[in-house]
Amino acid sequence: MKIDPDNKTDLSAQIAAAIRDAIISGALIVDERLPSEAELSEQFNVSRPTVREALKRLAAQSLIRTQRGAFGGAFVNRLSYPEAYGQQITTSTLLLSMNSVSFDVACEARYALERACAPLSAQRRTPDHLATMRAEIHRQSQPGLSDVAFCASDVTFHRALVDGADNPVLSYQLAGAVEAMQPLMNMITFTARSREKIVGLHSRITDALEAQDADAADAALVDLESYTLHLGRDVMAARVKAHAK
Amino acid sequence: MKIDPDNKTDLSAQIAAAIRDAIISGALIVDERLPSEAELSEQFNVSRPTVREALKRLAAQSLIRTQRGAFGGAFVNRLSYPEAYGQQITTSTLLLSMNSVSFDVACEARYALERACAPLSAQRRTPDHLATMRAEIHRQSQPGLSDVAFCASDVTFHRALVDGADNPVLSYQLAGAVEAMQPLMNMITFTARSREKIVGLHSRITDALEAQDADAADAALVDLESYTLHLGRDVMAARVKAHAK
DNA sequence: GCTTTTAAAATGTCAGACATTTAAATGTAA
DNA sequence: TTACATTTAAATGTCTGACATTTTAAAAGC
Repeated sequence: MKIDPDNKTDLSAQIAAAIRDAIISGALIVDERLPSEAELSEQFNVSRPTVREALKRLAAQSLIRTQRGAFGGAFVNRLSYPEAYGQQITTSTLLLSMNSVSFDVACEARYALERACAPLSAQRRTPDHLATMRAEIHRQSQPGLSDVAFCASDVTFHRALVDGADNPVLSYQLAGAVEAMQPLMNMITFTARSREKIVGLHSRITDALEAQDADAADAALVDLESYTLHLGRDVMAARVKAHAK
Repeated sequence: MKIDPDNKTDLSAQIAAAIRDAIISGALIVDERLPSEAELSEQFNVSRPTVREALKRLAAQSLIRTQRGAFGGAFVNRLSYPEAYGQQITTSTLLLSMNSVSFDVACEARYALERACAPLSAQRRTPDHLATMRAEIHRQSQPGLSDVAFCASDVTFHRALVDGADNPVLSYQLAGAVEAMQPLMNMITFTARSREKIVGLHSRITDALEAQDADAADAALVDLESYTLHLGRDVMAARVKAHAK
């Protein structure tokens, strides 16, 4: 692990990159302890604060964890699914909110990915998944529910659908797509009528999965996509109109 | 923006979380300048090194960028697609390599997602996408190609397929799925026969996209998935056998 | 009016110190 | 001998203060 002496970028960034590469390449393995901050600062010929900044960068990506005390230090972290989900969601949410991604594009991506899970979910969903979906459908039918709570329940419903595919890699990939849509969905005001329609489509999806009917699930998702798109476009149109005033 | 005084976790982590929340919630908008390190250390009542560690954490997630000099400082960064791709790939690669994800599971996820792109790609692929795919097919037919180069070309081919869907959110999501598989694919030794078969399937896919035939593209992807799975299983079986010796 | 110089503000880096946490090693008593 | 309390050492966490470097805006000079 070496750094380029005549590089103009931050030393802490270079050091972080060197250690990151070592981890990715497998030179440092999971749970292996890195040298102490003092040792690293000697190795790289920089001060301890600089080393610390590098380590914090890696910690922010969940590549390492640190432990205080004797025999503590920085350890290569086994990236867990929940940590990976979290990063995926943060990145996706920011990407969407900062790049003026249109509702249509986000919606298309989300449902394309969800439809990819549907056939697997139809095969493998457990009673647990179905129960979660039914429970969320019930919650979504409650009259007093706020729009934000309705959207949160929607996310839970769709995550159960995705998790039903019983493929953790898929669940991880989809976490971003589903959660990142929530801020966009939150902009929609759900009328009693639109909620009723969505709940109906959710029921169709759940019924299809219960019957292990992949085609029916796909068809229901297509309908849900086109209805969601319709709702989103109404909101956008109203917004443009309000802006034109 | 406040931090909990009687929280036992790192101050720098708390501060980073507070600023991150402000960015995600929209309280800090893109290109807005954060207070200087000195001002932040006053605000949070901590020292400058602690603030710096927090800022480095955010920089590692591409949430901020820093500029030196007068009127420099830390600015909220617009997360670009390439930056998001990069993080997605790093996270996905580590997730797969550190969690002993089986070849089967990774393969299933990857092809499920790719098949989700295929219908859109069949509609929208440009001559450019098709040209890229043909070029990679040609490269894959060269006899002297190393296994690693073959895999790299494979990744380029599949990225062109995904990009053909003309949905940047999908491309971003798929980047991780496709690239993260490469280390697993690199373990496979591609015989002349298997390369020939893969090239044939790639041609079928490209032909289908050119003809805008979504069903044919899907069918070819299904075949490619099952063949890839077959190759992967052979490798795993050989490995187990070698291990048993 | 244009160019050059200067000053100021900010991040980047360093050195050294102290505080806190943690687990192993040691000592002590039942 | 075993169980428990104490000590100790090693590490991270934090602070202070200083200096280096970069960059821009304003001042000075022509």
